[in-house]
Amino acid sequence: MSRNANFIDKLREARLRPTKQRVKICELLFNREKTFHFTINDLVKKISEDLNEKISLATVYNTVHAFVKKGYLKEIAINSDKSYFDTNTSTHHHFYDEDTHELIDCEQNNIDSINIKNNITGKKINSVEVLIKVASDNQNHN
Amino acid sequence: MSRNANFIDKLREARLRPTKQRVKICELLFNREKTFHFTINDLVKKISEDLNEKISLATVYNTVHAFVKKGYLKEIAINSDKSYFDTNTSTHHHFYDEDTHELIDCEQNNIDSINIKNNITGKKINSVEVLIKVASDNQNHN
DNA sequence: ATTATACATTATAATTATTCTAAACTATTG
DNA sequence: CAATAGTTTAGAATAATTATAATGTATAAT
Repeated sequence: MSRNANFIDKLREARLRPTKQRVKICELLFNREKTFHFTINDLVKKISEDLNEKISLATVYNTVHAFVKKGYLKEIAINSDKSYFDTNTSTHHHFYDEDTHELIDCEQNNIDSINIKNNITGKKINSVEVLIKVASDNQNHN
Repeated sequence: MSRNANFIDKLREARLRPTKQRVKICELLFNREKTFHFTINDLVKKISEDLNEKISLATVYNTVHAFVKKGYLKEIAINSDKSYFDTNTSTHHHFYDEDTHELIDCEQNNIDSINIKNNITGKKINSVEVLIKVASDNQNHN
């Protein structure tokens, strides 16, 4: 119960009503050590498997988007037909496994700091992120 | 006609039959000085406006994908709701203007070469691309 | 040239991801 | 504990993309 209380506070701080669906999703997403990368579909599956509950698809979309807006989740752009989300909201890089369609964090210190020599005039840089696409070594790419 | 002949050769080299639809799309995409960033929808619109012709949507998808496969176009990851394509197929990076939602090429020599210290074991790196998100200096980000 | 064949194009249907809608529900406030 | 403002829900709607199957066309073999 104390863990849930934390999530309730977390939601309240972001002026999100701690509904039971939101708290459940928080439990799934934030009660973990390692970063979690997921699509909406992954999350829906996880809800029905791990929690043995049903949260409507529309609610999952709404909740995830609300969390992105409040900075609890980060959306990641991959060349794909789906949106990926990340529980690691810090600026960091990614490996994308083209075989398994899996996203893996690439810690910032795994790449030397990136220096952009010429920026667009009049604009400030908000983020610099690297996407490294990898595939099995013996893959046949024609 | 000599320009079209070039495209016919270009297509033949890639073992793509130079059908009239493919040649038309080549004309639109590759008869230009500057890099062209587009979505399928942009291209379909351009075909009907610029050429006053109709190429079926399925053909536009097939053709663009064939061009990506043969290295005439490059797919870029920005938004996950649509696929963006780029006539600049060289390894290069992108600025994404968060105010205007515009994509701007960032040439490779604008960033020092990126060294990934530890790669995923058993995988080979297919591409390394940087996305630099920029916004107006006096923008209000909440 | 003509024909046969393999590949392309097309309209349309199907699929997939996501958003919208409007009614029922629930957390908060008074 | 009622009022109300925000939330959830199922299902419909929309948007992007892919599949299908019939028709058309470029190429290679006659």
